[in-house]
Amino acid sequence: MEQDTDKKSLDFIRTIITEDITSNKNEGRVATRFPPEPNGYLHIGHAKSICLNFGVAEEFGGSCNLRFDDTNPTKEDTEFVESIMEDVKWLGFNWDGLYYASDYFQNLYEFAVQLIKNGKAYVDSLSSEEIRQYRGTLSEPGKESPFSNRSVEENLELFEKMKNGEFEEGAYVLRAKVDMASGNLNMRDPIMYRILKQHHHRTGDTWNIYPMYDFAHGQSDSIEKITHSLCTLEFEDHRPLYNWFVEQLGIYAPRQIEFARLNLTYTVLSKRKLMQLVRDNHVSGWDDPRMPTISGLRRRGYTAAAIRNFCEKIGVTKHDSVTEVALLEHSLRDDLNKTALRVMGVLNPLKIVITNYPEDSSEELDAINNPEDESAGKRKVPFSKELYIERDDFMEDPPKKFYRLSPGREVRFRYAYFITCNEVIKDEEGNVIELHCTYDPETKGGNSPDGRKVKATIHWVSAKHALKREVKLYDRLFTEPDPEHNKEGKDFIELLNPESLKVLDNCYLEPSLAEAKPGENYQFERIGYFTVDSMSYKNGEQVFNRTVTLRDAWAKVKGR
RNA sequence: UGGGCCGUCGUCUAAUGGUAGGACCCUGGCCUUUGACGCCAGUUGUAGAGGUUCGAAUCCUCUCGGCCCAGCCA
Repeated sequence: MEQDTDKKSLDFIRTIITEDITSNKNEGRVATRFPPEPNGYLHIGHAKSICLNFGVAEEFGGSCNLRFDDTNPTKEDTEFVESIMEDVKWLGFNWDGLYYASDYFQNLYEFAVQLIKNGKAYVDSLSSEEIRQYRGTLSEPGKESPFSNRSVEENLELFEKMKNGEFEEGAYVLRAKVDMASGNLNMRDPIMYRILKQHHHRTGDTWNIYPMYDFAHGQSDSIEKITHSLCTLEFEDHRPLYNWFVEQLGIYAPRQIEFARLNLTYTVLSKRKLMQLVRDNHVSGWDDPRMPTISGLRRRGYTAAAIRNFCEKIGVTKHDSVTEVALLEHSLRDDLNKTALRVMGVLNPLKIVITNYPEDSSEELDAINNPEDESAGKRKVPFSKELYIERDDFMEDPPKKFYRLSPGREVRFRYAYFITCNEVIKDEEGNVIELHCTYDPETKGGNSPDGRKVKATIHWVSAKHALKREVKLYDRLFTEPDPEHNKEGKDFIELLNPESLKVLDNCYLEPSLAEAKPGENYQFERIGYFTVDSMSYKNGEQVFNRTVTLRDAWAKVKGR
């Protein structure tokens, strides 16, 4: 037994926060925020950030805001803010404050005026092309704009007119006066405001100018008195600029700490690429069960607990990494194994006739709902003369390692009887279409009074009691682990897995599933975990999504 | 070759000057009314070279490799 309870190691961010609390920085206060732009749906990468920000707040007795960074009205939409709020809540987190960067547009405007008055910002008349040229390159310094020395009065007047909509988009821009020779391109007089005569999802047509993210983000954090601004690595270069703004403005200074974003094998996690998959109909939508979005994973049958546990397992560091999906799937199975109710369902049916079972008769057998959770109780499963089993559970001429049903062999039908295969019925083409078997009435429930053993236990459903349903099997969306950087240099769209979705329309499920609903997880024994699709119903009946397969040792043996 | 950041098993991560540990994956085996779960065992790692030190993944130097930045995107 581990005696020391304080042995568990903290990630580098929690270590810093612990030190800050110890030194009484911010009077020991901890405040974080999750700051998405509402221009797409949240994905598993965002879940990492959500778990970090909300998790840290919880652990240190702090607060965590949800703030929408909605500074670009051309890309943002209320559809996305709604889905984001739903996803955060579904993951199990409650924000303290709900804010929008657009709440601060007036403050930001005043900050800009303040910088102009202090000679730290100017209105530039250069075109975007000229600005790009003046910026210099990675190895050569930029040069100052010919407009960078306008008088404060002129800058104020021009900026006022920009605000009032007196200029066309692109005509002017407000820039911070920092250092055109800086090695950090973000410091080469970054643009603070651009003219955008666009309708904003929250402020409507109030504004003709909108702040750039770089001029909004740091100050928004400052306004909210965020103590630890956690963001991803690519913003490391922006930190000096945020600090510069905060210092020039003389406002509260949050501390930004950057961590590596999540990458996952066999998928893409960039909003732009996910957007493309949706827009070009490579998937059915943001919530397509193959998508790595929170809504897609949810529809697929993932649980919030599984995602949270996954985020805990992957940790938080500063090095770029690519996590194997296997770890995500492990977290999923780990949760589902403990919670999912067991049922029997046959995906590829093979008919069985129990020749010595009475005609027109049936009986109900006891089945355990979840061997991992006794409180889940038991249910009844009907048994009768005609049944279905999985085609894969029968082989006419089995290899040595195959120990399921085959001619002359006896196996156990789970919770039912020992069954022996006597006769194989085929069609004209030689396909096996039916099996004639006998059952041993003495083995009811699955145990033999004489103590004889069988090597295999297989699942089954009673033909006349079964629910016939459509089942969708999902596989990885891409054929390569890193679709964005493949050796042939192909576009990621070319790497889409043509077999990522298989629809099975001839599946037979045990009748207890009649009441199954979306959001409930079931284990089809020996096959995998399934849930009811929340969107598609076939003829008013449920469609089942396969969430993830069970681990399958036989598949490995067979594959050799 | 301007600036910033990063290199620990195949993958994700611990170890913060004192036995390189865990998880996933993989491989054996045990168990089993799910070829699941569980249990046991095993393979594999400090990018490299110097230096400091009784002792280096950790500190120093150099080398090599990787990622990010030249949007009026975030």
